[in-house]
Amino acid sequence: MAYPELKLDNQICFRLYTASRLITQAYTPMLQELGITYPQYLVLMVLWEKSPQPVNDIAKKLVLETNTVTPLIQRMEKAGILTRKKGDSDKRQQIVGLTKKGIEMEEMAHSIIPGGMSESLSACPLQVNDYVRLAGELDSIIETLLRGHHGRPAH
Amino acid sequence: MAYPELKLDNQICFRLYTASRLITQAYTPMLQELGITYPQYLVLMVLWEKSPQPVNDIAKKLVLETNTVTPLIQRMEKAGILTRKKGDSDKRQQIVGLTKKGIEMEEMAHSIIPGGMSESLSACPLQVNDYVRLAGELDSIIETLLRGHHGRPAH
DNA sequence: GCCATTTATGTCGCTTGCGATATAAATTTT
DNA sequence: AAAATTTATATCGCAAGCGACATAAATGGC
Repeated sequence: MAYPELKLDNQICFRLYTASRLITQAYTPMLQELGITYPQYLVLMVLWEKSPQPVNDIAKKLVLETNTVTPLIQRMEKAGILTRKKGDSDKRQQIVGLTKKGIEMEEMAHSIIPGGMSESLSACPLQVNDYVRLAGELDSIIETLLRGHHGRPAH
Repeated sequence: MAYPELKLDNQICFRLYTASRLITQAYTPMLQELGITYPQYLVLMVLWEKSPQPVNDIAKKLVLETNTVTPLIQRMEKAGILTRKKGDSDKRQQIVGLTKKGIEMEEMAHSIIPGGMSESLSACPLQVNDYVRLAGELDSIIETLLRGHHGRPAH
């Protein structure tokens, strides 16, 4: 180990990457009952709060690029979960709205997911206050990286 | 909001997912100087600690499936960073070893990455002790999810 | 009004990540 | 030792995720 700074175990980044993947995997069997993936579930959470919404608003709330969200939404449209239509005032926009099926999935999600996730993490020694602090710290990291992001090399 | 339990902001999961992506994005310009991606960098960190190693050991250390690691390693082989050869004692194994180029990349990584990452996060209000606790909490989550994982539905 | 710029969305190509499945080699059972 | 099982690796197909780029519509400047 010439360079201990690079050691895998010392990296927050690797743990974030791994924890993120494992949590997504923990969601997967529950989401399969709904017939969706985790990123699709995120889109649904945004739309359950407000529907309809343009693609751009959804992408911003999820901190994703539209070229990620567009195909995702197209797959969900094909699955009958939501609909897309051109905006009235702004014809560039695609307005995304839940279908009856998409609306009804909220109740199913509620009956499956919170219980399932708390079961998955029940053996975890962290307490509620730990999770609260953790969420705040992750927000700090996210905000810092988003701020440092603003438009590439200033040209 | 019929079901506030599902609210996006309340979810640790979404923050992990977002923080992980943004940190990977912060690594990207530095890794591009080395001509690699973030998962490829993880493979290199494992090999810098010990080379050669079979595919399986690398996958286990990264908590990834071999069907993710195999193609990743094949791309790195094509890039001249590492080599693969059949195991002597166990002919099922593929033993992965760094090339001269792969070995030399450690020094380059050291000169670029720790400094770059600390700059990316310099505006973040978290202190060293916060990062240490954060790492431990992420480990708790990871361990919990790994334990609950052990081999699918017991059949 | 007209042109330059910005914005909203989309396509393309590439790398991950993973479930399902295949294959060969090693190990265990009987 | 022959058969059954396990293990190590790999291939395939699909969904993300994102950089690069394309297009159309809206906006701003003159």
